[in-house]
This record gives sequence, structure tokens and C-alpha cells, in this order.
Amino acid sequence: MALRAAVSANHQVGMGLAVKAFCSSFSSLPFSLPQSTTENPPPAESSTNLFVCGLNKRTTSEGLRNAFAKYGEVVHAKVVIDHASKVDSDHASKISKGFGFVKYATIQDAESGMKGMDGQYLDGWVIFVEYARPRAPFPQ
DNA sequence: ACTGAGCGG
Repeated sequence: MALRAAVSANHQVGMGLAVKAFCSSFSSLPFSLPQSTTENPPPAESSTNLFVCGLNKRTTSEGLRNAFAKYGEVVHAKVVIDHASKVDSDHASKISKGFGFVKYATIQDAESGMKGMDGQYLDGWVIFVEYARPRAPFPQ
């Protein structure tokens, strides 16, 4: 019974694409998506709302807007803050969760800013920009 | 406290 089954469990470098969830490096997938069944490729509903993730914990909304205002007019930029951080006193009681949202004036600006800031560095951390989900209290 | 995934009010 000298059968070598499972020669190598996992000998991959794992340095390529770690597609676990969002915040993927580039949207360019080396694999062909079997989405040829129906001709309806909705990669991401183009919206003025942009979801930015990978931000630094010290990055603030102004930093986001300042970084995204170079690619278009940012109507509103907001970084999600965690309310769990509460220090006795002093400031720095609230830090960002690491992601935020950027609202552009038009779709073209949003797309430009997304493709412009996607994969770039911000405060020493690589940020990723995607279209935010249609999460509006008022459905248009 | 902070760890790093994830879509806010």
C-alpha cells in the first residue's frame, strides 16, 4: 500500500487573489465567469454612492473626501465610526471601522474616482473602492 | 487595548 494520496495539500503561494469577500484587489478576474447563460452582466449598479474599504483606522471622513475630491466633486464623504470604543477621558474615543462611503455628484465622477482611488494608498493602507449598495431610506 | 472582515443613520 504505497500509495501516495494527496501529494501536496496546499502548496500555493496564496499571494494572488484572496477573493473572500469584497475589497478585492482589482476587478480584473483572470477567470471567466460562467455568466454567459443570460446576457445581463451587472458588475455593480452604477451609483453615486461609493463604498471605500481598507481605510486606516485613523483615516477620517475629511481624508476620504480630500482623497476622492481629486477625481470629482464629492457631495458627501462619510467614514463609519465604531461606537464601541470608549476611553475614559481624552479624545480619540471614536475610531473608524476601516471603511466609509463617498457620494459623488455624478456617475462619471464616481466611476472616475473609483477607478482612480481603487488600489491606491491612503494613510499607508491600500484602499478599495466599490459601488455601495442601494441602502437608501428613501427609495429614490 | 486590539486584532483588518466588511456596507452607514
